[in-house]
Amino acid sequence: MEKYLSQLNEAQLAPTIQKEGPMIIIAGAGSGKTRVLTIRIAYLMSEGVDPFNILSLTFTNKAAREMKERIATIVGASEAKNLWMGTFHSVFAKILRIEADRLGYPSNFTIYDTQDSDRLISSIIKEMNLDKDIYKYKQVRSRISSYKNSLITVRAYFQNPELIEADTMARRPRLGDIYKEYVERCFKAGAMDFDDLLLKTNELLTRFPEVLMKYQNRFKYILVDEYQDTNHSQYLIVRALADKFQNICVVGDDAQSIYAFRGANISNILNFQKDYDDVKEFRLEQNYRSTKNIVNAANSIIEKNQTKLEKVVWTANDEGEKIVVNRSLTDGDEGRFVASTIWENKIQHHVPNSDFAILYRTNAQSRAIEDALRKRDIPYRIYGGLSFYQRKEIKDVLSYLRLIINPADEEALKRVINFPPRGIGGTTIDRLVVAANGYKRSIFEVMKNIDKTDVKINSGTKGKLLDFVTMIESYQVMNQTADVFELAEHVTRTTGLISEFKKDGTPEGVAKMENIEELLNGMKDFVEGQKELADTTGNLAEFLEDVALATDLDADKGDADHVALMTIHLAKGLEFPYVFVVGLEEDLFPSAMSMGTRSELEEERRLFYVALTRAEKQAYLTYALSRYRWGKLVDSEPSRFIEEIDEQYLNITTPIEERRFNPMLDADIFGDATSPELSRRLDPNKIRFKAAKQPEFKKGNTSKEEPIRNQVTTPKNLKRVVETGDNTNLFDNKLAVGNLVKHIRFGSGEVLKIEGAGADIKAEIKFQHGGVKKLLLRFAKLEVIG
DNA sequence: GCGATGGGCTTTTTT
DNA sequence: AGCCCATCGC
Repeated sequence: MEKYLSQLNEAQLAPTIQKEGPMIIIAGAGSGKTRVLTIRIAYLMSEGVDPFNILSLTFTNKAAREMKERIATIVGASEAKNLWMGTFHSVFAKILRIEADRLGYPSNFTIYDTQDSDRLISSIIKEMNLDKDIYKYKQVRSRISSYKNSLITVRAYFQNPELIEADTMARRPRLGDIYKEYVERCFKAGAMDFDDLLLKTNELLTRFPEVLMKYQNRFKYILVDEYQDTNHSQYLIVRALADKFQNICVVGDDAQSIYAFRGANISNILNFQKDYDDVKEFRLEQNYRSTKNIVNAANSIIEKNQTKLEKVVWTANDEGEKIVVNRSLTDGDEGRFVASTIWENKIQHHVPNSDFAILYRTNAQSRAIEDALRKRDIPYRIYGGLSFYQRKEIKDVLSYLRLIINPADEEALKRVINFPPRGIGGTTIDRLVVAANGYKRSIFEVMKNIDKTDVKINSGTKGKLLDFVTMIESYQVMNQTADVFELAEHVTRTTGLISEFKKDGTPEGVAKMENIEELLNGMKDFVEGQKELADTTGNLAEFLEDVALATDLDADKGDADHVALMTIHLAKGLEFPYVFVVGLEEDLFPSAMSMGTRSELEEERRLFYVALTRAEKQAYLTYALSRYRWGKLVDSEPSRFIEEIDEQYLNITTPIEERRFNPMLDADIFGDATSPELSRRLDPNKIRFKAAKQPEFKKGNTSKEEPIRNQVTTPKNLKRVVETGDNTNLFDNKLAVGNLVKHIRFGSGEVLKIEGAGADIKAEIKFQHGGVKKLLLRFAKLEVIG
């Protein structure tokens, strides 16, 4: 143990050996927080703390696994195995399975992913005969999700006139009814969605004091990583569990809070000191990851945020290279710049592909980059996006398996009852759904007892339904003895899934076959792995849970040498010697959807901070003057974030493509070069001609290069006025007593009082017509008018 | 009940 | 430009 403690610097050592009491570690990017957490846990164990009494919550399962492995090397694998470590979702899913019957759930409940939720919500909207253009399933889902994350149950919803009013005013008066139906259907299907895993845990701990006590006593030491990204629901779970012993250690960096969109509440970390008595605060401010240029540049960005904890991140590392800022004409050029820069770096510095990461704001941006990498034969891997387990063919297989474990699973059933086609059509399914709702039974039960029901279905179809039931039941029998791999192999064959994909000989069909094979291989690994580790039962239920809560990062199979492509969100916590942040354009990054309020813009800025601080040696920031979006070429201007960086850390280059660009050749020799189809296939040289047709490059250019470069706006000579302070009329966090506001329905009024904190901030407003009202600002759409 | 075709929507990020 | 879904003809 001594050996490991001696590796730490002073600032790291202090929190590591702080055994008891509430504590917060504010850890700047790259300051070695994972190391502190890891060694701290090992230290606790070496001091005699039973690993069964330690709960460590991480942001991804991969992080948990890696931490566990590192702890195992310090204290030994058999001890490390007993640690409770994982994401909130996976740890509490396990606890919920143990305690499920208290909540009326089966212990083998299904976990619905977002796709399942969406499908269920869509069908509810349809069943209720609501206009799907007003009730968009995605909006409904995110509404329901935010209710759940704020612990607003259906009952609480209907007891709260403000919420009903907010939805009514948003022209969705039936939202509560949809919410109610959704919850009931999930319950009937024995299914929990992601938010339920947290919501139901809260319910469990609140309604059953003996359960709370049990887990309080079990988790004497609690550690929470990435605390800045916890939502209200998670916050309450932690508080409840830590209440007895108060040995709670949270680690985080407010500057890296980037999940507000899914309910993360930055005030959890900002207010931690207020939640417990005698909180010990530690700060890790020395960055070991990046060069001075990168650290300082990142600091100069985050400075622009108002909502933050003050801290000074510094590094003793070398100055390093300046951050390269590169402009391209199109997204295609941007991709080629990235590819050729990687290529040059590889040759010059003899570094592997895995030293490079390309980070973007949206998944859709990967395509242009991919094209360029492929042309240069640079191996790459895309992380995230449509994850493996979300692909149609994979979900089909998994749906059959889900039905084996939990035949009540409505979404799984609807997915595969007629795939491969077996003559059970939409009308039949609709009738089954209606009947199931009427009998308050699952669809599967109705099917099984179809002869005893009054459902109007002809006898031929009834036979088909019963055949399906029998088939699933035969799998259930097999599941008693066979392992996951054997079972899935049997299922894919006997359901006809394999032959279905085989008979479609298209490349897509072949790819699907390969994916199913990959899934089966994964199952084989899972089965083998269980035999070795033996810390789990290795049964089908467990496999399905792993899959439901897996991140794409988790499935990092093989260590093939490739460039990594991913969204910035996914890159949090990772580091790479060379990092490209691409698509730094207004409306893309910051995203057009996130500029309405100060807090949204600040989150985008934190996202940029996260992106930049992934880089160890060299960062590249790129943007294009035009880009294909929604299938059309649109002009874009450089992101405000580029000009927010202190210029001394930047090396603003002119791309090679442009220097070779020659306006004299701006003739119509490529008459249809503007067609997207053709321009994609054109080689880089020709694309430049196409770009030359854009008017701003044409005006009076006679010389070969200089004028062009001068006319193109670089971030530094383009000083747009960015009024981050007052350009918001949507309510953000700036409302004060005395403000005059306008409410969509109540008209204008004056703010009398503001109370509450975080998501629960309310304002008391005296309206000119309608008297005094208390409104939850989260829901009230207020415009500040004075 | 099945398959083909066209229309509409998408691109903010994910456990 | 691509994907999903709804509608239509069989």
